[in-house]
Amino acid sequence: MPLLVYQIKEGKIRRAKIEDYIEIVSAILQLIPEGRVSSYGSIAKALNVNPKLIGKIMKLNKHPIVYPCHRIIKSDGKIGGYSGPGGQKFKKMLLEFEGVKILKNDRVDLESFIDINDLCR
DNA sequence: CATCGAACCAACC
DNA sequence: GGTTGGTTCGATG
Repeated sequence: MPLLVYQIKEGKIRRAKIEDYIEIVSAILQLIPEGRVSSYGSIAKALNVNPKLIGKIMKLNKHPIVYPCHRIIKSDGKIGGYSGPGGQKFKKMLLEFEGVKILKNDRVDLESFIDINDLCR
């Protein structure tokens, strides 16, 4: 079942919109330190939504730089996409710069993964 | 290992 | 109402 986030605005209750998800996801991103990464699926599981939705949220995000969406990669360790300037290449550079080790097969070491559910105590 | 297809849900057209 | 994601997972070669 989907996450039922409702927001009260102007005296009415409405279903969560993409902006609400963006707000939640960006809050989650704050919890991932430099040099660590997490995955779309991990966030999706924590929010109980489809992972593709997380990808969409990332893309819709308007501040790709200040919003550390580059720390989110695929669950198999591959870099994943990046809609900001520079694309995947730039994302990879950012990660390496932050100290994430990327193996020869272009995958991130699973050791640097953080499970979002582990952050919820 | 690489590739395939179905899953899911809000946006967008 | 149908298509589309910065994906995933299991099945299959």
